[in-house]
Amino acid sequence: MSQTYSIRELADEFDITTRTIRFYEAEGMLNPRREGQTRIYSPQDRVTLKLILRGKRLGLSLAQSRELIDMYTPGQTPEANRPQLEKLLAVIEDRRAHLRQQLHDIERMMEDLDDAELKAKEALG
Amino acid sequence: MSQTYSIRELADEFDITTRTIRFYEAEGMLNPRREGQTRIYSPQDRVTLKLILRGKRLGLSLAQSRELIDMYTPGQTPEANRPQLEKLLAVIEDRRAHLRQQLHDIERMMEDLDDAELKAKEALG
DNA sequence: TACTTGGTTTACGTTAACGTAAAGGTAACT
DNA sequence: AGTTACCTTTACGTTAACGTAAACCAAGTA
Repeated sequence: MSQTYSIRELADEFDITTRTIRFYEAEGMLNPRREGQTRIYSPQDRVTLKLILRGKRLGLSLAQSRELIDMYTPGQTPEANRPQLEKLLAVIEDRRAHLRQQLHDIERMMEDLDDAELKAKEALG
Repeated sequence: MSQTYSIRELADEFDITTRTIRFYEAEGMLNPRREGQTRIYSPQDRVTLKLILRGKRLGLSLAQSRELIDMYTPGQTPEANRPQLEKLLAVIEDRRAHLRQQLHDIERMMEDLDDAELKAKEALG
């Protein structure tokens, strides 16, 4: 039916170790089904892993990534109560502010790199 | 003459602890002059600190920030030899690739946040 | 049947980037 | 003189995110 993945396939695809994947599971971020002892990952598991790694590239801790991932998955949004949702909106805005800051930092650093590159090339003649 | 800063002024300005600033010095990233025992920071020191913190926001390690900072400061660029400069250009390109990846990650995450926000607001009615 | 190739659990080790005392110096109020 | 507010050094502690090793199963292969 649906595509599945072994732990090694995912590790190879994302260039991480199997240890890392098991670690994320131990932290409650992944819940692959089992075939005997062996872990079998679903496409959804794969997406979750992708989100974790994206968060990591942006400097998020696992706890922060978990917050975001819980956010993305609708869960019981309809039954979610007001304070929950408002806290969520606050978290979203906070994250957005961080991203804006990073964006700005990237722009500045890109400029610096342009500069450094230019000087290096000049020096090379 | 030139503006100077106490360790506390810098700590307050950048919202870090004095411990952090001393730590960066111990790592060889800062070299404030001394007045007796007391550290006196120059505008250049302040810039360096700023660069470190920017790197940190982008998820760089101190070692990586040091590489970049060494890069920005012309140093003896004229006398720098060819392999040095070419390694430098490689580092620059590597950094640039990372930044591009982060940029992309930010865009995707922003989209996700838009999405999550929308759903939350809908749920709030 | 022995071996290789994958998977598993358990558990201690490691590194970066500081935190957190402890113990002390100096200058300025009160 | 005592206290407050800075600064200093030295040194052990802490946390996240895995690394690494040991010891083990299960399936396929030479």
